[in-house]
Amino acid sequence: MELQEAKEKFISTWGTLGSLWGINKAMAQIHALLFISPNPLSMEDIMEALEISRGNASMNLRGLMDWGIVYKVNVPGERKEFFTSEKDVTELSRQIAKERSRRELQPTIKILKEVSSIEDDGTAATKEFIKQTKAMHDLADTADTMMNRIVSQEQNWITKTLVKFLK
Amino acid sequence: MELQEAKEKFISTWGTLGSLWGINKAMAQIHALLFISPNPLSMEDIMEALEISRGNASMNLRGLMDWGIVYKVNVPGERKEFFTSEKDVTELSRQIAKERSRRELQPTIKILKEVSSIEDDGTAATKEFIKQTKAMHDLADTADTMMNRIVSQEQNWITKTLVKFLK
DNA sequence: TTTAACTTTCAAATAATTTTGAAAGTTTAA
DNA sequence: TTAAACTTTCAAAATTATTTGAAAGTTAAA
Repeated sequence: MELQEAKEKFISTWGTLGSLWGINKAMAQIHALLFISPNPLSMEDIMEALEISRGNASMNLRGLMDWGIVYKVNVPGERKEFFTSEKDVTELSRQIAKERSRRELQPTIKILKEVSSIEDDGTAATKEFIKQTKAMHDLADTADTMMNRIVSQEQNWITKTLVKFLK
Repeated sequence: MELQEAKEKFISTWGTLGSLWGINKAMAQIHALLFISPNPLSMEDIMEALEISRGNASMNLRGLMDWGIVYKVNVPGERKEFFTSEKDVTELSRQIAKERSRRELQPTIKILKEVSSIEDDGTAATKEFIKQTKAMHDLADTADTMMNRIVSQEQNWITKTLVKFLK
């Protein structure tokens, strides 16, 4: 396999995989392209490489910047904007974990807490509902805590220790 | 808030959240319904509660059984089939982690290994590609190992220890 | 300023996914 | 057996998500 083929395979795999972390195909592919590119790319470059429209490129680049994993860079002497991605996989996963917690886990935890707090009227249906939603709340809360700690900057030492321990 | 409202809120939240672990709305809602129901439900019950068609119920119940988190149960004296979900959240997350690893992580790791093994021709583009896809491979591999260990039955003690440690 | 280069927005078009419902298939009671 | 009760399948319909492209908006060189 040579570079071009490998590149295409990587980008397309990353694209279909986007759903694993909740983003669409074009967005994941733009990220993949930037991730393996040795230098920043312009919107033009991205449109051409992925055969997508200008609007698509623009919107998804903004989405990636909102996720905090793609940045604008200024290339001296160039009028247009260039983009580059977070290249450090540790920082990348930290950022993704942080955003997923904020966007998905935390709102869910809030609702679980809410619904599990209904008054117990003594019926089987209510008892089961409270028991199960409480259990789910505790699970989500623990998962959120672990996720945030494991990927947090300050506690990075623990991650390394853990990884070694678990390997 | 009373039971009916709380139930609806839980089921609908779980539905939109399905994407977090890669399943569709109806599937997630069926799971939510079974998860809080004190007794097994028939396909009829599910269709009625969620206002979905027979075909939809049938296909998604099968999907949930494929994930290993919903089971058929036999209710004595009843002709039709009844369904119940995994009620233990620990077992539930273990099962989901196991399936996601098998369905998504492992195939990805395989491709990352493949594409990162292209021959280094010395160009900047190739060097960057190999470096970045290798880093991604290592990350995915570590994540897979951790995930599997953390949720594995045999090593359950470590989970508890860890959770305490990190809290 | 003016204007050309560039970026964003968003309604409409396209594509992908999900849902329906009825026919085909299966099971079990009589 | 037969037939009623029940489940599955799958093509077509409905819904949802994504993408396009051109007009509007912005920026900066001249």
